[in-house]
Amino acid sequence: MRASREQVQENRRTILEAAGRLFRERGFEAVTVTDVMKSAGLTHGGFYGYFKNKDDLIAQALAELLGGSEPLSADLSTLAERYLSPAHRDNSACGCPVAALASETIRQPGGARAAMTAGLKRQLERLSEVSPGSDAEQKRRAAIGNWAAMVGALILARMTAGSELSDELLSETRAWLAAQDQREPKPKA
Amino acid sequence: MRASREQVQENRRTILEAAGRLFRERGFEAVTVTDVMKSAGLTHGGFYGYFKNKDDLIAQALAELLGGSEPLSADLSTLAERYLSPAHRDNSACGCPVAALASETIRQPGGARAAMTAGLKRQLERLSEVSPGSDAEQKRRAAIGNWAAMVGALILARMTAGSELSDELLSETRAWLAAQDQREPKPKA
DNA sequence: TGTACATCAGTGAACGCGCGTTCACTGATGTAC
DNA sequence: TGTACATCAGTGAACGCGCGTTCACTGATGTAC
Repeated sequence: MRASREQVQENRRTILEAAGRLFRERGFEAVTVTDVMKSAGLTHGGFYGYFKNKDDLIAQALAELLGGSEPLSADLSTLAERYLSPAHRDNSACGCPVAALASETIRQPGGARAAMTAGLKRQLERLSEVSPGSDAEQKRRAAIGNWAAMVGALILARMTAGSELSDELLSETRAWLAAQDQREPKPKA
Repeated sequence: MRASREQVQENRRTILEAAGRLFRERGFEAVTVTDVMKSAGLTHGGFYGYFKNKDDLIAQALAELLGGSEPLSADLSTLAERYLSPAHRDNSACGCPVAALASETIRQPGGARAAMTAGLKRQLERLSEVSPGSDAEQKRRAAIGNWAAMVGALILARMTAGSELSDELLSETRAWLAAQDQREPKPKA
């Protein structure tokens, strides 16, 4: 049954990817260690050769999901358009880990929270670069405001999925953000 | 052991209040039926005389928390000031049920989601009345945008509680919303 | 109004279940000659 | 390069635990006379 060293490396990545997908889809608590291992094509017993325990898996899966550090590839309104789309609302498994898991992470031990906090910091730095404003402070403020609205609207839209309100939340938040950010550059009076 | 009819009514309210507090503080899954009953001064066995099961309790506790229908008693910036305060961030047990439980409700059965959706609808209607805008459509859009940003910022601030970022998220979102809503009345160009 | 009985709110032991975690074992991989 | 042995990744049964839920029982409340 012993696997080769390359197989071990690959299995580790497969497990983390499966965990990232399942956690975003169902939340940390509803996903069992057995679910993750089965989804990775393994049995549950081998889990503890890869991770200290389930909390460790959660922390590492979050770090993996939030680890990318490429700059954003589009302007703010395009990002908001994609983020606040019905497709993103209906596919949390492949969507934003912050919207899917931030609330659950609040009640999670330190490792998971640290990974999320670090990811959030990076995201705000990247967003600041594409946000409107005449100086760095205004850009960062716009990044924070836009990001809070995007995350909040996506969560509320998922909660109301199936009702008319859900689509309205997405489209009105998009429209509101677009209107705000066009006017943003003006001084505060 | 039999309790009087008034006692039963009072116990029911006490159980729902305890559940509302505990759920907001720890989330649905981390609170047990025994926790709720103990917090209400009863034992777990009596629970099923009041509720069909735990899901039923969740749905009824949410309905209770979101049931108020008094109009909002302050203007938008005062509401945002209170909502996005460190005190509210640090006391979810007595705070906004939407911010505390919306994410978890997504994965909950229909009763809980229906209660949340109804509560959210009412909240948006009330918020529309104190939101800026020259017509009803603009007011509703501002209500949705402001509410999404408030809920999102509070969740993110709770997730990062303990780091500097947390206070920044609260204060910058407050500042951003204040700036947006002062400019809001202007036409869209 | 007082008494005898029926009702039923509340109790706490017990249940089944699924979870995270452990562990003796297996057999392919890696290593030493 | 081939052979003999050691290693250890993966398996699956088993564990303890806490949960939601059930149920026989208790005794104060409510009811009928």
